[in-house]
Amino acid sequence: MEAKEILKIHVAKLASLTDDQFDYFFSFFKKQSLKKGQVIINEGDVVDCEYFVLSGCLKSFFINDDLKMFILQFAMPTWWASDYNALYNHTRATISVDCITDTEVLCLSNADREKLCDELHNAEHFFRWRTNKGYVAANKRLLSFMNNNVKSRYEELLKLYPELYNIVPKSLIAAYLGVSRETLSRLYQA
Amino acid sequence: MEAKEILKIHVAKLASLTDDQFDYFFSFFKKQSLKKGQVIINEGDVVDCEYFVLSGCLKSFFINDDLKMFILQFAMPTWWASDYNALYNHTRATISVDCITDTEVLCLSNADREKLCDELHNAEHFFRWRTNKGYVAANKRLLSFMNNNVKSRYEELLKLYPELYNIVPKSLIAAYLGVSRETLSRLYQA
DNA sequence: GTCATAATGTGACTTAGGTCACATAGCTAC
DNA sequence: GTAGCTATGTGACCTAAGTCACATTATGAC
Repeated sequence: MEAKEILKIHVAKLASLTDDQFDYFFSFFKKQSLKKGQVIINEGDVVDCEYFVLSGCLKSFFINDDLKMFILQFAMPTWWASDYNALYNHTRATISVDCITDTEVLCLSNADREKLCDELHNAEHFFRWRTNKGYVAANKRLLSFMNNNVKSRYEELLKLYPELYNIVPKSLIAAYLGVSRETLSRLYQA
Repeated sequence: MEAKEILKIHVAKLASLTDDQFDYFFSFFKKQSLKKGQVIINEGDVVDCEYFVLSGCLKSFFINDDLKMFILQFAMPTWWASDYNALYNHTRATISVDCITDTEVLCLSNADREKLCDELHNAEHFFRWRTNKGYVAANKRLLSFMNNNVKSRYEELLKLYPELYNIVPKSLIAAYLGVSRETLSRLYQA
């Protein structure tokens, strides 16, 4: 499927734009093809854009003082990724984003998103609901962290995104679950 | 300060409404005075409203199968609270909300919020940015869960909301941090 | 005030998960 | 093919936090 079509279907789930409105909406996005391992946002960068995934898979992650990596999000097709704290507050990135596989994205700048939201009430509606859903998902994950042990968090993740199992090395899944790769590896030990 | 003034100042931080627009905006809110311990949303309820805190303090929480409580959020003045999953998706509440102290809130129904967002582009802008900020905060808390131990999470919380220390029993703070009250109590043991 | 209840502290023991070390297995490049 | 990565598994041991039990201290209600 074409990039435009993928985004159109995605947007239509949350907001109803006319074809003309969507053409305008789409005109602000820039397509980028990225290679496995390529870094999109690096800690310390000025963050200008957010990224809509067309194909492939991104991860957004944080590396602490002990060089331990924690994954905030895997971004599969039709997901968005960025360092939203840096993007919204015009601060330097503390979160990095890179490509787990070869990935195609549509890139939207902060300024263009605000312009779109300003000019198209529908676009603002779309972005409000996109974030509403992200907010609910983040809170669910928080609860899951507090309430569930590693094993159920792992099973929950695989149920939600079965495709991850094949694409993503276990060490990254461990970094998403917030445990060591050894612990994850031992989950299904006899 | 009057309810209307409190909300007006809060809204003005994220969106610029004319006085007339804000009068209209405000007309959708209903003031409620609640007693300490009073339950606003109970697990299993149909969730109709979100609540803007004028004074006092709410908590939103989840109780698991072992009857263990986890606190998603303390809502202090100018904070919003609800079971947003239930509110947005029209499902029954899995999160409860009640009053830690006597509390005054402004109540806004889901339908009225959508009506407002529809009729007033500015209102939609406000709610988009409110959730954007909530989304960023939720992700920060997630990272803190993964990266930090109980002691630093506790200190982080007290630095962010020093007033909590006096208002809220330690057992609730433990439930927010996702640890047992015993562990929290032992943090500053000799 | 006094009785009851809620909140907090603390000891003893258990347990999930972390850490370090090393082994094994797959890929990838040449 | 083989040398060198990267991913994964697993044993041994350590540690943070949980659990249970009981003591102590506040806080209200009457």
